[in-house]
Amino acid sequence: MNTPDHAEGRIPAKPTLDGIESRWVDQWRTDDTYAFDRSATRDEVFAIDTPPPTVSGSLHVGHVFSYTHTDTIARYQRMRGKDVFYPMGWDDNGLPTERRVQNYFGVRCDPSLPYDPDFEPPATEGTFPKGSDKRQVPVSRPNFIELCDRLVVEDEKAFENLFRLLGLSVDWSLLYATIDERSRRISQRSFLNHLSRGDAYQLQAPSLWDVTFQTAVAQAELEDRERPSAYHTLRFTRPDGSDLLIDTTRPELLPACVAVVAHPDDERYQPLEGATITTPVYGVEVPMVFHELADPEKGTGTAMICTFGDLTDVTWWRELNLPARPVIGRNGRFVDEAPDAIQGEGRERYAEVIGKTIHTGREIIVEQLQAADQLVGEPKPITHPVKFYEKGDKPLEIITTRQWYIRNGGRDDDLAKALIDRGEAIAFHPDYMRGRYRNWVEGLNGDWLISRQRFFGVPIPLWYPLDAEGEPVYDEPLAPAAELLPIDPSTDVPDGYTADQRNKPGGFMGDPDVMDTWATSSLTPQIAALWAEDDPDGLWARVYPYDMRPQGHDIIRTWLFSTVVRSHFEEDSVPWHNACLSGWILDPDRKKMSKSKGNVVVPIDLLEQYGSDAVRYWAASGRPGTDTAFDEGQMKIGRRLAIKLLNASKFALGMAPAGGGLAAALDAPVTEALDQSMLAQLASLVDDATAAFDGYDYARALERTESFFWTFTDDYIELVKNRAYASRGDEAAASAHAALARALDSLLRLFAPFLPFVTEEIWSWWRDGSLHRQPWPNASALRTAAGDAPAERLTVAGQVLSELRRPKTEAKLSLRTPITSATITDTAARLALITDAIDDLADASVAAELQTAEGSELSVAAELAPES
RNA sequence: GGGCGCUUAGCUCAGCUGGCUAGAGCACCUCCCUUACAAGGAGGGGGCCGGGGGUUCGAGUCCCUCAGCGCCCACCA
Repeated sequence: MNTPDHAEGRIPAKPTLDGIESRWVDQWRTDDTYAFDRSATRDEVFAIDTPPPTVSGSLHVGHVFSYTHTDTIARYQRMRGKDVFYPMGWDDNGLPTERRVQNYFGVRCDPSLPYDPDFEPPATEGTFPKGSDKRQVPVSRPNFIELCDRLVVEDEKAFENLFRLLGLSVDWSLLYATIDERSRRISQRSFLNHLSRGDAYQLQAPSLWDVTFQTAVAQAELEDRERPSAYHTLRFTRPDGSDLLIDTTRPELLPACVAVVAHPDDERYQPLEGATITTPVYGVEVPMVFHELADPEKGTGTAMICTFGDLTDVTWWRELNLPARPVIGRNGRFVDEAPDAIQGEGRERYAEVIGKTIHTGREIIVEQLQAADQLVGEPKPITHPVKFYEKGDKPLEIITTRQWYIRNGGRDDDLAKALIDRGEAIAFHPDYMRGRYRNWVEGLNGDWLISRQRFFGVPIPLWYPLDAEGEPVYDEPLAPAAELLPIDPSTDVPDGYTADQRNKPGGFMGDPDVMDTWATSSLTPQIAALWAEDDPDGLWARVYPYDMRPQGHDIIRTWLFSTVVRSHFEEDSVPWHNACLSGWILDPDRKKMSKSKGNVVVPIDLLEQYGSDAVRYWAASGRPGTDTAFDEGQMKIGRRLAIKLLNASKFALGMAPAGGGLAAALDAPVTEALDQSMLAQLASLVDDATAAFDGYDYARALERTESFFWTFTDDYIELVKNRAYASRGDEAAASAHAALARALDSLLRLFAPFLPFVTEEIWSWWRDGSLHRQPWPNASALRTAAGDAPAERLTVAGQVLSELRRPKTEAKLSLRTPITSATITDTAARLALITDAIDDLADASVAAELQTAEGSELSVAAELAPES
C-alpha cells in the first residue's frame, strides 16, 4: 500500500503520547480487535484462564502489574497467529461482598425468608450507619443476590474501564461473574456430579471453626499468627495419690479433658500404663494413654487431651478411640450442659462458665485451679503460633459439625499421588513454583471442606427429607434435576413436595449452607467456556484444556490446587498446560503493598501521569514470579521509550521515497553492508524474543528488544542518517530506506505486546489495519534480506563511532565539529568488518578522511578542525 | 523443624546451558540546542558479583558450607 496519503499528512510534525489511550481504546472497541473467533479449532486457539479480580473496593497497582504480564503473552500469541481466548470475570461471590452489601444497604441475608420481588432496602447510597447490626433488615438469599448485583455493577464498570485503559486485549463479550446465574448453575452442576461419583460426601466431624463468622473453614484458608499465651502447670492426680504435673496453654479446656498422653518410649510415664488419672477441680477420671505424637521435650512431657484444643487432639481422639466432651459451642462460648463425665461438685464449677467466652472462662477456671491449689506456680508467658481464619480476628476453635467435603487427597494417598502427577504435567513458570504445589498436596491433612455456614454464595443444591420427628435424614439428600439448576433450596421446593411441607415433620428442609467461594472459582475454566451449558458454538471443545493459567503465587494452595482437583474429577485432565505465577508489588521498603498499610497507589493516577504504555513497561520489566518494587522511575523510562519510538519512527518515515510511503521500501533490496548487518542483528533479536515469549518470559523479550532498540537509535540511525538523506546518491539511500522500513516494521511488532498504544499509533501513520492483528516478525525473512552479513559489523562500527566522538567531547566541542583526519587502529579482523562501513563512519563523525591501521586493540587518533 | 527463593554499582535490576577488560537504567560529574528526539544527545567516575572452601585451563555462572533477608509448609500440649 503506497498511496500518497501514506507518504504525507499522517505523520505529525510534533508526535505526542497525549490522548492516544482514549483514541485506541475506542477504536479497538469499535473494531472488536480482540474478539475471539468461535470457529477456530482447539489447535488454533490459545486459551487463558484469567483470574477474576475480587470486586470489593478498587483495583490496585498489583492488578495492573500481573494483568499486564498476561496481556503481553496474549498479544504475543495473537501475533503468532493464535486465536486468543481471553475472558474476564468478576469475583463477587463470598464474604467480602456479603459484608459490603450488608453495610451498604443495611440488610442481612436470612435464607429462611421467602423471596420478596418488591423489596427495597433501607439504604441505597451506602448511607446505612455502621455498627448497627440490629437494625439491618433481614432479606431472602435471592434478594441479597439482587442487591449484590446492584452494588457491584458500578465497581465492575470502573474495573472494566481501567483494564481497557491499561490496554488489556480481553474479549469483553466473554465476561462472567462468579455469583451470576451461569456460575451458580455450573457450580451446582459440578457439585452434584461429584456427589453422584462419590467425590463429595458429608461428614459429622471435628472441623476448624471461626467463632466470629460462625462458619467452618478449610485448611487452605488458615494462617498462623504469633500470639502471646502462657503455660499453666496443672496438678493432676495419679492412682497412688501423687501429683502428675501437666503444662497447658488452654486451661479452660480442662472440663473437655478425655485422657492424658505421653510418648510410648518415655520411661517417666511408662509405669502409668493402664492407669487412671484424675483431673484437677473437675475430678474426672481419664485414662493414661500413649502416642507417638506426644513430645517428651514439651512441657512436662505429658499432655492433656481435650476435645478439642488443636488438630493433634483430633488425631489422638480419633486414633485412640477416645470419647468426645465438647465444651465450646459454635458461638465461641461454653455450652449450657457440662459433659456427662463431670459429676458432683464438678457440675457446680462448670455452671460458673456456662455461656462465658473462652477468655472469661479461662480466667474463671484458673481461679478455680488456684482456689484448689492445683495450679503450680505462676503461668509462664510464651509466644506461639495460633491458627486463624485468614479473614478472621479470633483464633479458630475445633467444633464437631456436619459438613460437606470434596476429596482432595488429604485422606487418600492414591488420590494425592494422582494430583501430584497432575502438577507434574503442568509447566510452571517459573519452574520452582511447582515445589509449592507439591509441598501443599503432600502436607494436606484432610479433605476439602466446602460448606460454609454463611448466607451469600452458591447454595449447596440439596434438600433433606424430615422424618416423623422432624429430624433430617441426611443420608438421603434430595437433589434437583439438572435442568432446574441453579436452585436455592431456601426458596425452591424439591420434586414431590409442596412449599408448605418445608421444615415440617414428614416434609423437607433445605441445606442451609453455601459453598466456599473457591468451590466456585475453581471452576473458572468451566464457567468462562460454557461447560455443559447451552453452547451452540462448541466453545468448550475449542478451548479446553486451557493453555495458560496466570495467577499470584500466594494462591497456589487455594485457586490453583482446587482447579486441578475439579478438572481431575470432571475431565480426568489437567485444566491447563501452563501455570504462570506473578509476584507481588512491594513498596520501596520491601513490604507487600496493602490497603491496611496505607501505601497503595491508585492505578488510574499512574496511567494518567505516565501513560498506559509507560506503566505497562514497568510491569513487564518484573520477571515472572518475582516480587517487584513499585518504581515510578521505571515508568518514567517507559515513557521515554515510548516517546523515543515516536521520534525514531518519525525520522524513518520521513525518509519515504518520493511518490510513496516508506511502506514502498519494505520489499526493496538492502545493498549496503551496514544495513545488512543491522538486519542480521535484528533477526537474532527476533529469535531471542520469540524464544523468551515461548518460555513465558515476557520480561526477557522486552529487555532484549529494548536493548536492540537503543543500539538501533544511538548507533545505526546516527551512522546512516546522512546516507539516508542521499548524501552518497540515491542507490545508497534506497538501501537505508529499505533497511529502516524493515527495522521499523519489525520493531513495532516486537514492542506491540508491551506498548500497544504507541506502536498502534505509529502503525497507523503508514499502514492499514491494526498492528495487533499482524503476524509476529519473521527472522528468516530478515536474514534473507541481510544476506550473509555479520551482525558484529554494527557492533564494531558503533564502538568506533564512539571513539571518534570522544576527542570532541573531551575537548568540550560540539559533535558537529569536523575531523580533518583520523586513524582507526584495531585488529585486522575487526577492521575488515568495518571496511564497507567506512563512509558511513566518516559521515556520522563529520570526518573528511578516515584511515585504518592494524593494531592490538581499538584506538582512534583524530585531528579536529580548529574552532571557527 | 522441613522446603523454596533472593543476596551483582548509592538505588532498581539484567547476566540463559561456565569463556574475551562484569552490563543497563536511575542518581552523580563534564560537555553539546547536531535538520527524529533538550521529557534529548555525547562522554565520565563508581563493583574483593554476601563470606569461606572445592571442581576446572578458566567460576558472577557448577558443587559444598556458612550468614543475612523473604516466602511457603509443619502436631501451636
